[in-house]
Amino acid sequence: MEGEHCEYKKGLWSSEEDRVLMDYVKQQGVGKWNRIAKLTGLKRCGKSCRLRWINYLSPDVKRGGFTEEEDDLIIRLHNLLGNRWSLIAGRVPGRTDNQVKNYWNTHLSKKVKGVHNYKINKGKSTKLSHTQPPNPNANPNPSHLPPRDDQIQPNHAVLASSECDQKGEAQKLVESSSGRCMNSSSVHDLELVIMEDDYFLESSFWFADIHSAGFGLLPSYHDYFPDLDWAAL
DNA sequence: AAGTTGTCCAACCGCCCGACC
DNA sequence: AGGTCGGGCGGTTGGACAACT
Repeated sequence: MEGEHCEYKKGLWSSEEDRVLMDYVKQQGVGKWNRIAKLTGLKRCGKSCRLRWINYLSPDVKRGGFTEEEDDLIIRLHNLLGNRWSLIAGRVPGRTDNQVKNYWNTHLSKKVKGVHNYKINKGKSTKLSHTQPPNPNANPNPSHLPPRDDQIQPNHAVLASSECDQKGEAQKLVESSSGRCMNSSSVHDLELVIMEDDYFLESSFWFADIHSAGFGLLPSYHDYFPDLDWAAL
């Protein structure tokens, strides 16, 4: 297969190539990317076609700049998942892993570095950090004692609001840990546990501390550092 | 105005995995 | 069991453009 590479075109796609690919997908659907060159005469390898569709031509792809909410979401997800871009992108509607990865590398990594420096410079003399684990009976107000970054541990399950696959992943996390939630037979039960803890599911992401059976809201970075000059980062 | 440097992001690359034969 | 194929992933590159000198 390696030898095939040289017969294919590389580099930026022309509008004509885009049109050919769009027509193919309209007629044949997505998949079987390696057939495109034979069927359409397009001088692009299957991989290149797939990437072009997924990252650019698909109607599911959201164009334009990232919103503040998306920034927060990506930062929090990256904090939890690391450079697992496809997983992160799966939780940011309309964004691809490539978009998220690029955006992180060019914008958010600097932003987070700015937050980190800000914490170091200011943390000791302020009440930005606190040491108690989240109290399951506490008021869920996001501005009230949000959990610190370092309180989000591997034994914290992250529950997304409604999508089944995300629930499934959260359930796996919970099931791989020990504690009260092991008694839950389904994600639905798990959700009930959360609701019984009197936390109102307002934001998309929650963490569940399996060992202390505490649940809490992952705070927006903007809520967390209200006096930080974000524009200057 | 022209050359240089920096930034952004689309696209490529190598590796991996699972399905199928 | 081993080869092939289709597809997915994360890291990296390189071209286009903007900003700067």
